[in-house]
Amino acid sequence: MQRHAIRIRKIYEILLGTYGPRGWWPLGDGRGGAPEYRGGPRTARERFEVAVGAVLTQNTAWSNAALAVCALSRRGLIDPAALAAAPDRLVARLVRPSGYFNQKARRLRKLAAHFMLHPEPDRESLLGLHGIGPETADSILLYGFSQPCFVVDAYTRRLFSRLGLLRGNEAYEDVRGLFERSLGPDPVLYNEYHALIVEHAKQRCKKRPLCGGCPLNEICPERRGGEKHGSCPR
DNA sequence: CGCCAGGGCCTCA
DNA sequence: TGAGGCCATGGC
Repeated sequence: MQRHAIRIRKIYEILLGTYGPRGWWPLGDGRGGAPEYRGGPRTARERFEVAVGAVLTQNTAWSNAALAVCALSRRGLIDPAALAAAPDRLVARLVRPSGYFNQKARRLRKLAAHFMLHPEPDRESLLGLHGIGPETADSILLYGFSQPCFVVDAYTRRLFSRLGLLRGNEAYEDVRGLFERSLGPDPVLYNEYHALIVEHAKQRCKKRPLCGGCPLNEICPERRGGEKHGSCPR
């Protein structure tokens, strides 16, 4: 729908004007230093670090995932061969702070084995791996490999449901298709847009939204007028 | 203390 | 295909 495409591009302009470029993805220094936002071209090591981070942050605060990335990095395990060869128990211990550590240890080792054979993985093969769903795959492809895959997460659904562009329960591929058709195949744009959605959802469009002074108020049907302690919608 | 966080898989209707 | 349970830590 063309109407949606125009709104989707407008929302991007507003968010970019409000928060500025985010420069995703957060990467460490390779020696276990704390990850910080770094855009631009990636080394092979950085691409793999993005993939590892994408698994570790599944349903988990990034601050927790970052602790696990650092622990793996200090052990030299941000490396497909080294990680694939490491014992599950060691990996599980290192990624403990990210939660779900037993599952994530297995998922990471499978992912590492896949990277050994396919240093530049395609979407279908990633989706075939146990523990790599559409959001994780798209994060890897977009933030690691600059592929034009729009990342749809819970924040995207929440924000755009409130904005009246989604119902919230659409299939992942349908939402992704909506954004990709609206924006055209532009990995730099997808990169910034998803990062801006996350920023906005964390700062304002939380589970319980802080609508006072929201930059999207003029175009949001769910804005809460006036607003002190949670006035009624509209 | 309860809630939440940049999901994905499995099961059961 | 959709809803519900499960996995688990750390910050607030």
